[in-house]
Formats: sequence, C-alpha cells, structure tokens
Amino acid sequence: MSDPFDLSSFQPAPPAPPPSTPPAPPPWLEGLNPEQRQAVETTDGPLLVLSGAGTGKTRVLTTRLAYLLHQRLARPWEIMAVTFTNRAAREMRERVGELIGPPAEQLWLGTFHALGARLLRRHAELVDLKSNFTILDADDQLRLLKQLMQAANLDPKRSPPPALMGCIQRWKDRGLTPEAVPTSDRGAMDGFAHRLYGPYQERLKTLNTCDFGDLLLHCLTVFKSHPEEALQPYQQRLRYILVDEYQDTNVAQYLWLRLLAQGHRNLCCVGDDDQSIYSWRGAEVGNILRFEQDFPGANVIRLERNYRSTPRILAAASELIANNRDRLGKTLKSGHAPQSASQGDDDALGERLRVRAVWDGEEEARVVAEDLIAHQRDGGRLSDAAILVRTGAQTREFEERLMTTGLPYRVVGGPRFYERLEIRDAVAYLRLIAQADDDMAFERIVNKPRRGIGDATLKTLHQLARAGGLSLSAAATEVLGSDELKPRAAKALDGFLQQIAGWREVAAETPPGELMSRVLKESGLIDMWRADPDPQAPGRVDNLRELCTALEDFESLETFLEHVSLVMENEEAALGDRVTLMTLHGAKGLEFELVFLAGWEEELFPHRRALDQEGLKGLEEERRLAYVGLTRARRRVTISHAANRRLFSQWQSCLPSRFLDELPDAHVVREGAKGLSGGRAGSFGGGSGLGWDGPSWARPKPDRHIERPTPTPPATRPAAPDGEAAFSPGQRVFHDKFGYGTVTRAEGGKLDIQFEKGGAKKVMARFVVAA
DNA sequence: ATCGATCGATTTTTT
DNA sequence: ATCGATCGAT
Repeated sequence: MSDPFDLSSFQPAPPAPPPSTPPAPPPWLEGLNPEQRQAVETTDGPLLVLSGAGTGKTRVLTTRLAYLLHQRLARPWEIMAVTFTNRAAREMRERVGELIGPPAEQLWLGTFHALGARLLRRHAELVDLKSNFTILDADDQLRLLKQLMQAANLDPKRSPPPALMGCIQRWKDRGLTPEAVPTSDRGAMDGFAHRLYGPYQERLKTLNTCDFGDLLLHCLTVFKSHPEEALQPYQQRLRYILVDEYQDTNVAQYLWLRLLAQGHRNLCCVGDDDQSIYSWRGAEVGNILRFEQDFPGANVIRLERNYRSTPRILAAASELIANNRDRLGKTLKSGHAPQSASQGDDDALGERLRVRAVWDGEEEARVVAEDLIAHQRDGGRLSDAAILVRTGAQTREFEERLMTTGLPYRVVGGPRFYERLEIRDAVAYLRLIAQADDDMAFERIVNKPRRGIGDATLKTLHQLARAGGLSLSAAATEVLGSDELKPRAAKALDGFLQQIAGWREVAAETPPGELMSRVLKESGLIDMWRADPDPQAPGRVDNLRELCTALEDFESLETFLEHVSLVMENEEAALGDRVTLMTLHGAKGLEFELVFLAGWEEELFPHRRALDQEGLKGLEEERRLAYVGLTRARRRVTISHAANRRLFSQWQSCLPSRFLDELPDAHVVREGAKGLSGGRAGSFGGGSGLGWDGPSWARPKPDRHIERPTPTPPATRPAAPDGEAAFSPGQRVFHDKFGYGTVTRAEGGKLDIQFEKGGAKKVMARFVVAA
C-alpha cells in the first residue's frame, strides 16, 4: 500500500514529463460523444464540465483520468481526484482500474474528507495536533458541546445544542476559524454559538481530535501559515486535479481546491448546478456559477445528451427545472433515439409519467407494492425499482407494507452500521485500547456495561483531569493511587483499567477481529445485550457479530478506526433482488428502470422548513431535488400524493405539491386512487373524529385538474361481509397492516391471530379477510 | 449507583 | 410516536 501523501518518497519531479511520442489514442475514447471527448481531451488549464443528469459524467471523469495517464501527462500520484461521497470514490477507483489497471491504485483519489485527513496527518503538529488525532462523529461532537454548555451554564432548552453545533459547522464550512467569524455573524443564536466556538476548538485540540469540518479547515490554516512546507510541495506535485459534484462544494472545499490547484492550474470540475441539493450543509452553488470568474480563461463544456431517460421524462424534468431562476442553463436532449421519432409516436417518447392521488400514506405504500408485484409478474426485477421519499421518516410506511407483502427491499441511508449504538460502544472499546487518552471513548464505555462507576466517580476524574491537564485514563490511574474514591468505586475502576491494559497487550499480537470478540465477551457487552429483554436486543447481538466479521478485513486497529471515522458504512451484504427505498438526497447519482416518487404534497415536498428558512432559494433547492428524483428514472416515473398524512401524532390533510403543476400535461397521466372514495372512507368505521371534510385534493382549486378518483373497491381488501364472517381457528387470513396470519382463537367479532411477520395480535374480525 | 416514571420538546436532507 | 432530561425511590 502506498501513501500518496508520503512526501518522503517524493523526488523532485522532472520539470516536464517526457513529451515523447504520444501514444496512439486508446480504444476507450471511441465510445464517447464529441462533447464528452472534448471534456476528456481538454487537459490544459481550468475546465468546467457542466454535466446534466445521465449524460455520462462518471464516464468522462474516469476516462479523463485514464487519458492523462495514458498520454503520460502525469504519473498517478500527480493527479488528484476528489469526490463527495465514498460511494463515488469507490466507483471511480474501480472504473479507472478497469481502464488502466494497477496504476489506478496510486492516484490521489478520495473524498474531500479522506484526502483532507491524510494530508492533515502529515502536518498535524502545525495546528497543535498529533498525527494520530482521532475523528469525531456527529454524536461525539454533540456530547462534547453539551459538556461545554453545562460548564458554561447555558440552558440547553433555550439554545438547543444541535442548532448551536449546526451554526459552528456552517462557519467551518465557510472556512472560518473562531477569530475569523465576521462580527455580523457573531450574534447568531444569541451569541452563544460564537461564544462556544473557541472553547469547542480548544477542547478538540486537548483531546487530540478533529471534527469533520476541521479536516478541511485545519488544512487551510496549515496551507496559509506554512506554505513553503505544507502547500507548495503539493502544488508542484499536483499536475491535475479533478473534482466531482462541484456544485456541492462548500467554501472551505473551494479554498482548499484553489490553493492546491495553484501550481499547475489544471483544475477540472464536473458538476450540475441543477442538482445542487446540499446548500443546507454549506454547499455553495455560487462556486459553480462563479467558476469562469474564479478561474479566468476557463473552458466550459456542456454535456447535454442524456442516455438514461425517455424523452417524456426528460421533457418533464426540463420543464420543471425551468422554473428555477439561478441556473447556468442546460437542456437535456435525448441521447439515443435520433429525433426521427415523429411527434405522436408514443412508443418513441416512452411512457407518460403517472401522477396518482391516494387517500393516505398507507394506501400510497399499498399501491406501490401492488405495482411492484405487477412489475415482478411481468418478469421485471425488483432491483430495477426504487421508491424515493423526501424525508427519512417516510420510509417506515413503505417498509411495513413491503414486509407484510413479502417484497424484499433495502433501505439505503437508514441508520448506518457504524452509527448504531451497540457498534459505537464496541468501537469505543477499540478506540480506548488503541489510544488511552481518547476521553470520548473512555466516558462512553467506562460504565457500559454497568460496573459501578457512576457520575460521582466520573466527576472526580474530570476534576482531576482538568486540574492536571491529564486524560481521563491518566486521571484514573492517579486517583487510584490516592484514597479519594470509596473502596467500592476504586475497585471497579481499577478492574476496568486493568482490563483495558490487558486487551492492549492482546491487541499487539492478535488480529483485530479476534480482539473484538474477546473484548465483547470479556467486557460483558455481549452478555448485556443477550440479557436485554428489548425486542431489538437480539438484532444488536447480530450486529456485534457482524462487526467482528467486518474487522477481519483490516490489518490493524488503526486502519480500521480510520475506516470507521471516514467511511461510516459497512460493505453491503449480497443484496439479491430487492427494491431500493431511500431519500431523494440519497438517490443522487443513481438510476433505476422504475422510480416511485412518493409524498409530493405541499409542506412535505417542497418541505415546509426549506421554505420557511430559505424562502425562494429553499424552494428552488426543493425543485432541484424534484429534478434529481425525476431524472433517476430510465423508463417509468410514478408520482404519488396523499390527501392525508400523519405528521407526528396528528392527521393532516394535504394539498398536492406545486411541483405537480409544473409538469407538462402532455407527458403526464393523472390518476385517482383505486377505491379512494368508495371502500376507504367506510373503513374508518364512522370515525368522524378525524374531522375530514372531503379529500382536500377534491376541493376546488382553480388551476388544478385532478380527476376524481373512481370509486372502485380496493383490490387487496374486499369489503368485509356485512354479516360478520365466521372465522374459525386454523384459518388463514390477511390483514391490511400485519399481512398473513392464522387464526388461533375466534370469539364473536374478535380474533386472536398469529401473524407470519409481527407475531400474535388481537384483531377485530372486520379488519381481516380470508386468505 | 441504578432504575423507573414522568415530563417536555421535537421532527430534512449527511460527507 | 420517540427521544432526552430530570427527579425521586430503592
């Protein structure tokens, strides 16, 4: 394994790479269209590639990398390719590898954060860190901030820690250290954010830790304060820099790139302003909009030929996004079908987009499931379909439905493996073993499982640590030498320290996976979860096992811990044929044959918060999100909106999203839901408690024309027979929510049912049908 | 030190 | 509905 940042192996490069006879053009240039090819072959100077959805962006990037190497314009370690996500980095490395083989390994290729981290480790001492600094995740960040707030006597009610944290992070995104925060910004959050920012940074340094923002922010500091030592070598070395998803870069990333690119000025940024959906996280669309001013003499190439979606989908997406003002302007053209297709030729244009009105979220999920079953019956694969939602919470109803229907699915971007409670605890053990002064880890696990080390003991340790400038571990050793603790607590603490010390020795001669299983067993963590009656506990035990397996792939504890901090995801288990369920944000960069876009309702999408906080800018970003959603689909788009939705514990009636009005009628077919007004209303059993006064979408609204739903009874739930159907034990039944089950007891209108998924339940007979 | 109950606030997106 | 924080009892 070579470390691209290892300057020790760096020999002053020949002034220019030998411009020997340029090799013949390689075969992989052949398949490119003229614009793509131009984007690959324009190697000199700043270049902006505006790449619309589905126009072969990744292909251009990877081919460009291969081209640079093939033409001997640079050696692998003289090229940096930066991505936004780990997924993109992985994919790029794979695909470049396919083109050029092993040299791909030596490219500086990774996410901003990964590259930033590796760079920073080389120069950590310049910002008062040690090169083995740890990387804090969101959870630890927040805990730390809360501690500081407590020390400063700030009321977490009046100033919510997450909001304060967000504020600090946005400063970091803009490349602002505490001193550099402009006075106009210092009043934010009643001034508390700025008041805490400095101490927060101090604390991080004491702990020899960085948060995510620091990985870039500290780089900038280092670049500026020690250019000759920590910047120029890189500037000279990096002949070419490529950036993916440039529209998502924040100011800090922009500055970082600009500094590194100053040597050779061969900066190639690829992006799409229409897909900028991360402004809330500090991303600056301005970066891409300003590119030509920032880098005078820049070339701009537009990729507009879309090879992914049908003409109808492209037309719909284009018309929708045309409602945005701040854009560089691109028009997606269909890349395949030569325009020979005559206007009325439906086949050539592809299917119309379907817009479907449903009663509520449950029905929404049900119809999607029905469509999926039909799709399967037609020989389609589930893995060709995706359900895209605006917020993570929306996945739940779909999960329930898919589970009861027996359709395999996967949730992308759900609670991630390394973020799970039990995993974080287990990893904290490893962290403490690897680094005794990892106080965050120490605090996290010192009393987990319970070993009688409570708040009182911890408080003593904190005091001592602060007074003596010690880590908690060191303070613990100190305190045991004194008699400050009660014997009982002292004994427990001593036992804990000894255990950790013991594992530390084991770690030296044992592979990480084995170490982990020993720790889990000997610490009692595993037993703790085994003994937990919580229904989720067994799953946690499984996760811990999986963790041990995952650890087998790592050489050392250190490499694993770096992986955990930066990658945060576990290799996905072999998937099989599953439908994908995820948020719109998570879907960027992916494509599917069939796409279901759920929850297109005002307040939810566009999301109310986006509108409240950012006004028009927020709306435009939501619209870009819609654009991203539409352009994920190759063949078929199905949009749904519910008339009612439960938002926290309350029912709310919803209006269809304004985005629906922005889709061209010519390419859309609007459907009412099956059985909406017929069977459904009755199934609420005269429950007028909902205060429903008719489907909101049916209320007259001048510029909307949504058909009234046809009163067809729902396919999966025939109305229950009026004279209470006679169910008897042993009978197989179907319940709308719980799926299939067997009756174990029947008494009047009430049944006991053993469901195949979800266990035993008591259910009113009218809610089930014979299966 | 630990546990349980109660109360209140909180809901976007995540490298 | 779910999560945290807080408080009082054991």
